[in-house]
Amino acid sequence: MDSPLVRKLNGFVELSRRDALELESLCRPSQRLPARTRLMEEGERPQDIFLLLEGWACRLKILPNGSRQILGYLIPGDICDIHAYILEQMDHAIDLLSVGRVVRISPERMQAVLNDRPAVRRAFEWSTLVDIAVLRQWLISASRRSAQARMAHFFLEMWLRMRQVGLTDDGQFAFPLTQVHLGDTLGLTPIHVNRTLQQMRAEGIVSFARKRMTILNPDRLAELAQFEPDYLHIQRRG
Amino acid sequence: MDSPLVRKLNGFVELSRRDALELESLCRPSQRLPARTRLMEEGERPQDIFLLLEGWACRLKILPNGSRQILGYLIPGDICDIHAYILEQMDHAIDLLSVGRVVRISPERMQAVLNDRPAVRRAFEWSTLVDIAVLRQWLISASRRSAQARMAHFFLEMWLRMRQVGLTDDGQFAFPLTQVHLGDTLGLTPIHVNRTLQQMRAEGIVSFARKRMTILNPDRLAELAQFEPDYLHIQRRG
DNA sequence: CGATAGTTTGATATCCTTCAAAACCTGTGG
DNA sequence: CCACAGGTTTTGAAGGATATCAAACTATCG
Repeated sequence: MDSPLVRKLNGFVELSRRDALELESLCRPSQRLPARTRLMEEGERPQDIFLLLEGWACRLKILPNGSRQILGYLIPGDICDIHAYILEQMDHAIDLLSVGRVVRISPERMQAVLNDRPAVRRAFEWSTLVDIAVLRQWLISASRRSAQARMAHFFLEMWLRMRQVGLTDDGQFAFPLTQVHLGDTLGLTPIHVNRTLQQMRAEGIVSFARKRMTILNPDRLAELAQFEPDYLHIQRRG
Repeated sequence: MDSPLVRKLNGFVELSRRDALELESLCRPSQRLPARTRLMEEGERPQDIFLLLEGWACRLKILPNGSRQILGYLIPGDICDIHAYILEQMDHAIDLLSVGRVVRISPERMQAVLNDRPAVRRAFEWSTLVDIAVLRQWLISASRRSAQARMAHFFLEMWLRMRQVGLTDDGQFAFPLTQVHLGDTLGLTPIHVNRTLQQMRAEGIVSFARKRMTILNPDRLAELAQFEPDYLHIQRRG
């Protein structure tokens, strides 16, 4: 039974048994944390590297005018900036959305693993590039796509990412966001989120309730979103 | 006379004479290219690492519906993804906007320098983090800021970045964009760009003509943009 | 079982887009 | 040096997507 970290990185680069073992050892000792835990404070100096093993977290920033922007989500297997400790301060916060399990890894420990295991280093570099590609897609969404398309794009992204780490059951997966969160990630008011969601439900494209998302019509969703899955750079192997 | 690369990285990390020399050597042999040269094609496998020494370039993507999104700008001293060669294909293109001067660096050569010079490695990692922070700010702009604020934020960003590499003359600097480019970077129609610019000109905040930008009232601009310059992580040194 | 967070509805306002066309540059060839 | 072509900027009018404001309704959790 692989950890989500191994699953994720293995989706990028072929890992040996040794690589996988080394990665598993990075996942201990883990710590269980309640929902809404702030993992990282804006302005704080990042010390350790956080690795998320269970639950969802989000990067978020409160703007001077009081509005909130969510800048990305972390799901199991995701790491909160492998190089963050280089900078003197975080320019955004990171919050757990649901109960979660987390490991803290010291930069030295991480460095040792990267030096020992070239494939692991490669996989992490790959993963960083994908994070950036995701951010670019979010920018495109915010700047060029309609509310429906944005939302569709986001749902598909999270579906594929959850699938990569083995956390989907067909079209279904845990999705611990409120409509307010959705608004803050897509740059829409919760009111408009609600109306857009209703349309999608009415057309039988997705259903989303009680913190679970079900993708009912992936093709229609991809069409709405103009979705080009290549940006996630997930390798289909075997 | 330092190259823009040394200037930029020196704004992040204190570099030794040896570090600087090594970086200067990366800047040769350079190649002069005409405006509108495509430096990198979408879908292409990235081979060498591009370093821009003169002129501006932009990352751009054409969406399935035909609209164009500019995803970022490269100015002298900027590098086009130090790790891009890891992926099999670019998910966006890179175009020169003006005449430019460019160096191509092989991944092996770059690797050698990074291994030899820890401070240089650190500076490049820092630089990558700043690129990501810039992208996050673009996302915030597109998703939460008004047309005026977006534009103001962008102008300030480019001003500070140009200043970091010594290419400003007070509030003035080269700015080789058309209003159409501005629209494609800010997610606005050129018509609205034009009207927003007129307001700013009328209020005496900026003036922009003949490929030169002049920041007339930086304080007002920062206020409009809700600008927090820390995200650029430029160190003010003695 | 009550309090609080989250969802839904309705009415109105606004920012930005779209469409259409004129005016203005900038550079190129005759 | 002028004329012309293409790209760029500017203007006007009208429409649409999303925001704002206000309030009811409904889950969820201690």
